[in-house]
Amino acid sequence: MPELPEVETVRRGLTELVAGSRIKTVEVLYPKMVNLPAVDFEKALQNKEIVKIDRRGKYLFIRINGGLTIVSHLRMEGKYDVEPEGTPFNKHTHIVFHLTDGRQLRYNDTRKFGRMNLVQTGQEMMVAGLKTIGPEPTEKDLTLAYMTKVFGKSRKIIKPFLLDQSKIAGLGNIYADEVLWLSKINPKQPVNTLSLQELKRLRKNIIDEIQRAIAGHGTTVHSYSTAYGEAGNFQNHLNVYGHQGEPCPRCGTPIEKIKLAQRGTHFCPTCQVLHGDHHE
DNA sequence: GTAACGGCCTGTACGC
DNA sequence: TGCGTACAGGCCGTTA
Repeated sequence: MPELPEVETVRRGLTELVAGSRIKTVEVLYPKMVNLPAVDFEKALQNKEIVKIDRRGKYLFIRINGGLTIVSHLRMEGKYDVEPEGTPFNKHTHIVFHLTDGRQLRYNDTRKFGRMNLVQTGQEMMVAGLKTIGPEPTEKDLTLAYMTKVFGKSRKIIKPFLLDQSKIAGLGNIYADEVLWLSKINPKQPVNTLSLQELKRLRKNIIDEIQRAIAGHGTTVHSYSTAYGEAGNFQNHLNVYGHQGEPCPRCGTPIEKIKLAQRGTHFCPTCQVLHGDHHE
């Protein structure tokens, strides 16, 4: 499931592969995937150039000359592939960009959860989800001042809070579990009971873990792969996600898996102990 | 304003 | 073997 590091890896891959390429025609095979009538989407992009690819949180902004932007969200299993014209479509190919150089940029998505919104450049932040998106998990944007303010006033528990893109952009189910384990925070801990020390630790671990995962080209689980068709390798660095029943790398206690807010949640019951309110 | 939940999808794992 | 069912999960829209 692509989270920020995987989406960033895709962004870099697409930049290398198709930035500067010209679109001859577009085929929308699954109309529900786009925000416009399929014909309008196809016509608007005909004979346009892919200028560059930006990213915000888990959203890709594919910049098209003439003032257009495709806002692309991969959701669970979306991925881009570049293939020579004539190669048979994958069973889950839903959108095809025929390029003038004889290649095709294809969007494949097993579960059809992904979406593409074609908007005027400058209007991309009006797309649902981007209107309320939180800060990027970086040293510069995710300040401690922001965290103490926003975390201090929520009574939600921390795990689903971290998945809320309006609080922090880019974390998904895998990295949420990983950063809580790294920070020794119980996934059920109410957000407004986190101590200043815990917030500092959590902030540092979020920023560092995302950077490490980007450096490792993302995590490969299920069908995710980069635009190069290569697998990321960060899954080898996961400590708790998917490791239920295995010993905690820190203390040896078996990792538990529970369900919180409909999401599978992995944690160490010894290292990540629920505690009371600190009242700082 | 915030929080909770159903729905969107299909492949995989499991029980009988 | 084959069938049915539960489950995986990011995000939106709706409801409380």
